[in-house]
Amino acid sequence: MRQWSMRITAYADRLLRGLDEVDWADSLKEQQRNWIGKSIGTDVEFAIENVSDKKIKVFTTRVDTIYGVSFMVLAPEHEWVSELTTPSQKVAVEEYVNWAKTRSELDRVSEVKTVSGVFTGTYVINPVNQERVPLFLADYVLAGYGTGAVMGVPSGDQRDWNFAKHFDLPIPSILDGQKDIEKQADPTKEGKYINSGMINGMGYKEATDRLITWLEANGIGKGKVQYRMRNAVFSRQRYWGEPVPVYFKPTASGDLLPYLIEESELPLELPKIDKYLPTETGEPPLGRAASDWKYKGQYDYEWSTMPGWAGSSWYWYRYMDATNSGEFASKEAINYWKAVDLYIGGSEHATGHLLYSRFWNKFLKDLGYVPEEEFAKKLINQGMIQGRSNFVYRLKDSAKVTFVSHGLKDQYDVAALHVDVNIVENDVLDLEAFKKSRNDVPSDAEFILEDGKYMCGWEVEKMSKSKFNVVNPDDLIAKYGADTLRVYEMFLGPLEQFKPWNTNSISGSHNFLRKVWRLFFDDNTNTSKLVDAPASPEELKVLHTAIRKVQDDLDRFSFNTVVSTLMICVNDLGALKCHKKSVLRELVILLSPYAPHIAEELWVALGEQEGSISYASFPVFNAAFLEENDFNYPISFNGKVKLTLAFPVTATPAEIEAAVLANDQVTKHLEGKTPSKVIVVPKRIVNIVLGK
RNA sequence: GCUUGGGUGGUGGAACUGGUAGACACGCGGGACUUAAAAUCCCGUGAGCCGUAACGCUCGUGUGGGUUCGAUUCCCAUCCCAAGUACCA
Repeated sequence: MRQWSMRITAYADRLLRGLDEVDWADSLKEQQRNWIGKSIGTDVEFAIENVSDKKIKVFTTRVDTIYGVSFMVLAPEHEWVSELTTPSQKVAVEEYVNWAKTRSELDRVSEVKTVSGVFTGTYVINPVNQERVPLFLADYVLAGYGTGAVMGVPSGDQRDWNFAKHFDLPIPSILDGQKDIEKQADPTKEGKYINSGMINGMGYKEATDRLITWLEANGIGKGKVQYRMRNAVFSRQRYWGEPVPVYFKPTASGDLLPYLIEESELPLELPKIDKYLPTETGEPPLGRAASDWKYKGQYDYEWSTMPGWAGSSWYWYRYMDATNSGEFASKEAINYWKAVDLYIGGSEHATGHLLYSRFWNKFLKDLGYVPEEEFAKKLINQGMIQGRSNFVYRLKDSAKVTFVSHGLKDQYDVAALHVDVNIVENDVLDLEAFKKSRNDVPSDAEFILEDGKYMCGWEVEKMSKSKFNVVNPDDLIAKYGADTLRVYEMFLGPLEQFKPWNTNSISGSHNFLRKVWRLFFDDNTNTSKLVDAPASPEELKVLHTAIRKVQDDLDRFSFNTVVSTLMICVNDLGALKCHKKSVLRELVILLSPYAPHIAEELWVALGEQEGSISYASFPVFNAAFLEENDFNYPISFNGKVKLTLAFPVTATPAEIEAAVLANDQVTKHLEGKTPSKVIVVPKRIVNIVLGK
């Protein structure tokens, strides 16, 4: 099938090197590195006995082991297989090739340990020592990678070793550093080469260089970099997508050649078609419009369309200048916005979207359209929310349908059943709702309770209907409000972490918002408690402690600790009975991203203009409000804190040491011993070191 | 197998570049208010030990070592869990 591809392989090395420049999750970078799969090695040609017009080329990353070759393997799909099979082996080889064809990719992968293969009857010649080496076929060699041929070095490679053992081939030792090669392969690079002709006595680096030089000088091989990554198909035959701006014009001899349409003729618009399905003859959906959809009314356009990543690889540039009808985005807009500062996305896109996007960006940069080498400086993978299933335990072999509470289930023979998490609160089952929820539970079903309650068991599983653990945010919103849900989601834990959706503690977030409300309004009368009085030093200290922490936490995307900081702030202001507008105004701004609705309402209560909180600037931190005269020093003995003592922040370490040693409580802990050393870290800690 | 994360109370999780482990929240226990409940507020809550008492003692961040005055944090080894990936020569 004729397909368009994008030559992403041309960017393989840049895509690999660029990973060192971006602030992305390590696991994601690693996935891209593996996908690109760079290996540095050597191509080597092996002559074939009795065949003069062909040589078999192998790719190896360990050319230094070439003296350890005791066989060679071709992929069963290799195009020379029939030609290189001797008449006596013909039947066996054909049988093997046919068998290998029936094996799916999955079979090959799942039977990694099984060794299979067949001898072709042919021998090849090792170019470094002219040794005859038997040529095999085996499906552990992949036709699509490298040259589809491998030199077998059993002493250094476990797969080769397994193969050699299976076919009783020699396992020559080539490095004095190799150990126990009778039991398993040893891929070490340590030690000096033995039984290795021109590299005997050398180390790894020297030997490799020597061999490559020699192979190149004799025209037998050369150093090479190999990538696992393939070019990416850029055509869709069965689906609808952006049209490819190409038409086909016949040459004099009648061959169709593709031409790009002129830039001035862009955009090429998709035609109307009757159905979004392939044609009866199997052409792509665009083939349905073929009779009237032609370039200049006479030449067929390309009928396959672009894939999804045609658009997903660069869409953020369009966002920078979405109404521009002349170009994808103006130079000014792109130079202003540059790269994406923070991209939040799932790790499942590691080797698709996120790799293609990097590739497109490099290409666009090479053409001079965009200024940055990488499209997203920082990338965070958000964690996935998993389901938390609840279980009930039904007695087996009971005359009456009976369920036993989780804590008592081990005393009975029970079967665990999923129960709808929506009728369970804090693992306590709503019995009435449970009886109604299932028709296999009769109304006289019995329940063996603990402390008057039926406790359910629980497990973390993928969220799914069949597991009855799907929670609908609408129910929570109806019960607690959207702000509570939002605060709770942020409070749950770090952004990147995978975690079960557990609403057991959502009431804490709800309480928090109620507490915020009570700083503004009387709970009973709902009248305003706000006052205009100037803030006290304590109140300013509480507020600015929060401002600083929220700011720091935001820089780290640590939203859960932002919420807890706001909780502390609200608790402290509540204790101070602070209802002052100047203080609460700043607090509401800090809160607004997490609880936008209530924040907006409180903002208006403060006398601000409705709808303007999103434009309010972030509170300015003022360190002056946090200044303390004293610091409370933890006093530790051999690293264990025993008491705290306050000293002025201006006190010198020597003064502190003297005061600490003169202190009664300290003397008591010393029990008459003399400290061998006293460590004073200003505004941190004092540690008194006692000898044994 | 390999790669990348991660193991901290009953639970979710805090702890910035090594400096009072367990912030905040849930849950649990006790109390106040109430005819009662809801709501709210207060106190307690890592484990063990001891006491008439003190700001009491011991242990404690998967396990075993190490570095350090001091380690959840750094180093070495090891076990377990999760995710991704895999005959790539």
